[in-house]
Amino acid sequence: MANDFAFESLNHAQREAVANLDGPVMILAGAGTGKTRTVTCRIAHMLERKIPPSEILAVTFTNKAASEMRERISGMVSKHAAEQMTVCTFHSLCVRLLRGGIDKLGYKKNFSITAYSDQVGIMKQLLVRKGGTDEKVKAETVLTEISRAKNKGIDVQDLSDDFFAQLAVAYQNELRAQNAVDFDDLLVLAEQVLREHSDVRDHFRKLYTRVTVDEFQDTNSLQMRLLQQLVGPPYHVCVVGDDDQSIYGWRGAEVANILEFERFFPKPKIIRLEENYRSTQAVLHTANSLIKHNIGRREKILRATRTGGENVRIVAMPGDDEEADFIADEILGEKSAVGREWEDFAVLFRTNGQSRKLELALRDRKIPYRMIGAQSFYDRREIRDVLAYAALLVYPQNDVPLLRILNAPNRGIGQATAILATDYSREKNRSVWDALCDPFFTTTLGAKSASAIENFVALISSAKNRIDLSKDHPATVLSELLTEMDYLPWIQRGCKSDSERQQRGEAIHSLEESLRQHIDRGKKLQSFLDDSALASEREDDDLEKKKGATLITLHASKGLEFPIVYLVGLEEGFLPHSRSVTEGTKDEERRLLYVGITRAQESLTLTYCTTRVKWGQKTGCQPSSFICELDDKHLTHTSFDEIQNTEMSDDDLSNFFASMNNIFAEE
DNA sequence: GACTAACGTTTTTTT
DNA sequence: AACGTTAGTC
Repeated sequence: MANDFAFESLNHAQREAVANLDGPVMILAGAGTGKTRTVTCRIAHMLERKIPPSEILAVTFTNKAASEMRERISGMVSKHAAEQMTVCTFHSLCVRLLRGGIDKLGYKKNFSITAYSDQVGIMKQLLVRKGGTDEKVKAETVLTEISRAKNKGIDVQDLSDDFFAQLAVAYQNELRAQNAVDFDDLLVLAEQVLREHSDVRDHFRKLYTRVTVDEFQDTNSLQMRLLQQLVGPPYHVCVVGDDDQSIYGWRGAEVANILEFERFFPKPKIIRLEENYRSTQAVLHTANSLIKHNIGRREKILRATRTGGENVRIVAMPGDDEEADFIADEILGEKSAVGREWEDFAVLFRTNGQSRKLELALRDRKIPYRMIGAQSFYDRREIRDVLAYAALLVYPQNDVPLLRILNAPNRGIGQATAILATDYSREKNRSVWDALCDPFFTTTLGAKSASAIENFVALISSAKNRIDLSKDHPATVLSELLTEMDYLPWIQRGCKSDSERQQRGEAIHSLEESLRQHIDRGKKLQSFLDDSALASEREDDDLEKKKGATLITLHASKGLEFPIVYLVGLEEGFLPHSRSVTEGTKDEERRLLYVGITRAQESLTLTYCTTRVKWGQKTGCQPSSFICELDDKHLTHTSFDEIQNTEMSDDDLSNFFASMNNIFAEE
């Protein structure tokens, strides 16, 4: 059997993880220790032990991780079994749960999920209304505070800042009035339903008897409480993670969930995966020597299965221009000398701002590259707009999407009119859409605005009717609606380049296509909106397909690996970031560097600059204090000048041979 | 209601 | 330096 074969190929610790199916289990999986393989084998083993696949739940943090795990499992078990398992994110699990039971909390079951940009929209409105005077508060800041509170289990009305608490309450009321929930509410409400309603809780505990949580170091305390509700005695729960790779503390992740796991589930079996299959001895030794400096961790020593390897280089650079040029030149040289693919190279940096010079240097040399982690597909303006139209076709009474596209494209319903409509709707306790349909409201407006509104209402109504009554395909209706109002030319008018224009067109088209597929698979328009709100997939996974060297932030690099890694900007103030020093989270910065180092399979180069152009100003830099923490055993310290000189003498040498050859040829 | 000019800001990012 | 936001003007 295929599973047996897989079991044979596992090491001792991995086998132990796979064999122990009962009771709480914590797998501490160091970087590159075959975590995913172990977890998928463990789940396959559950099937061998005749556990019904429908009772198996695996929870991940991102959609990408979920689909990857689903794929890996599918490769090991029968198609039928794979389909019956639940592999999803915390948030989509909660959506499922709430679509069934949110009515117990007084919401309607057709609640909608508020996307981030819409959260910002709501908060901005509230700031205008509540702010009164010129409070210099950003909507994003308030939302971050609200989110932090929810994830810590604090009631938002108890926020320490009075003004924030007031805004938070108004924000929740606004969502409630729209029968909408935000991302955090999904977890808050799901946990609440499970906690307060034992029938629901028992139902889910019987439904999922085996729960696995991936990337456990990224879970926050709300997710922990949700997990505790979800898993009852005898606690067949398995969490997998690595506290040394916990780099999302600023987003609420609680390393304590790993460090104090025993507090949450009784007598867990703790298994350490420390055999690393990814990196050379040199890389691992360097990584181990760094992470040793953190206190309060589940100690792990990564052991190399690949011995030797070239030393890790630390290169001092005069400035960030040289840094970028040096790396680009090396990539170019290595590619032809050793016969590498562009995909073998990755350049890692702390902040997105550091990528620009690197991009330019690569572009200069015609080196193809892919930037990972830039703008999210679903946060693009045109995508949010089109999704707003889709949302209106389901339920025009939803104010958030309505206000979003009321004048996009421009149709003569400006801000002034929008405010009048909002005020009127609030007064009458109806939706903005109802106000627009109300002749008592429209007659108070000028003739021009009134007719603009009339046209708009007719446009949306007729499109909605085509779907509801004529049963036309929603994707077709949406597409024709956009064409009818010249949306594409409008959104393209502000584009600076042809490629941008093209991108926007393609983005809309690809959204229409995925809607079409979704409907053709027999699913509803509403569930498409759910998925879209919960998705953040970059450019539809064509990043995977894109070829070239990888430019990526340290955060986004977690979980990836590359043969040759350059880690730039190891300077005090950048790594550790200056803000982390003031906030006292230097440990997390150390973990961030640790994550970066352990991405390298064969070759690792760390660079720092003596000067750097920061905000258009040339500033001096100190090498990162982390550099002194690295053990010297497998390190080579060098500098830009030194390398340039060595290359020079290499050139001289080849010139010498060339002239010798000429002499011989002449003879 | 659209366009332009001054202004302020600039860690990491998922759902 | 470069970007988005906002205030002010037509």
